[in-house]
Amino acid sequence: VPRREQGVYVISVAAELTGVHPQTLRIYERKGLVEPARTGGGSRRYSDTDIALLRRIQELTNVGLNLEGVRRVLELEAEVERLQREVDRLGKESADAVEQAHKEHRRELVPLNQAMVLYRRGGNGPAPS
Amino acid sequence: VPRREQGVYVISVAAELTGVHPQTLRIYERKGLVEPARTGGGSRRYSDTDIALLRRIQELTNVGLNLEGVRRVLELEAEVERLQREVDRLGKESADAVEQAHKEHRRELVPLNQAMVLYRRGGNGPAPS
DNA sequence: GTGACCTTAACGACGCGTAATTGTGG
DNA sequence: GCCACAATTACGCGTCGTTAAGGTCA
Repeated sequence: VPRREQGVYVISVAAELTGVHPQTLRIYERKGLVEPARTGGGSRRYSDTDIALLRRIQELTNVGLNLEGVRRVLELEAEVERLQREVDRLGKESADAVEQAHKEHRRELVPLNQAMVLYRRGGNGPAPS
Repeated sequence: VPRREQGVYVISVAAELTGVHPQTLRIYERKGLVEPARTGGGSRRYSDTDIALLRRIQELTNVGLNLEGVRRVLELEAEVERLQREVDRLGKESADAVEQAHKEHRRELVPLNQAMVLYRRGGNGPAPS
């Protein structure tokens, strides 16, 4: 079980790691961009994935996006990633499906000349390697 | 040849059609979000596709995006659309490829028992329908 | 010559980040 | 009891949309 998802950084450390002001981190949470875990006492605990997300947010704001834009861009980037995986999967699947079709035929059929040889020899089963 | 790409609307009409202030349209052009055609005299001419784009920009700014965010979102939406087409294409292609593989085998191979019959008859070509 | 277009400049409103304040938990 | 975190408020700066002013084409 990886511990990466567990919140380990308090807000001041998260601020250091990402170069974002602690107060700004609270704003990001209020706007729903990040959702760090909370301790029983109510303190925020940022996980490594939270840190990575915050760094991405930082990149986007640094090139001039506002927070609403950041939200939409993150959503769309996730969509792009999902579709890219789908394309990769379908690419392999297509090749595999063709291969599978060939194999089926190889199991059930034999070339005519080979069949004739088998027949002449009295062979009855089409058992090629 | 469709005329949709030809610029037909002057800036005041484009402003009416999109609900965007003429001066704002000039800002959008300066920021590279739209590139309407120009007449010899230097006047802008907006095409129907320009109008559609402006309406999309309007939607995005109305939900709170700034212009840099609009630019990135439009890019990502184009990317999503491209990938979606790719997924559709690969889906069909996969099925077609399997079909093609089957057909190839049907042309080159014959079932063993049918081959024997052909051989007995003195047939030489494997020409099943 | 009038009106619509062009450009640049100025104004007002809003969003974002930071700092200040007060309260609370470890 | 001290230091860090939590929440709210206030301030400064930049962006965006609109308006204003002056010049040009039809």
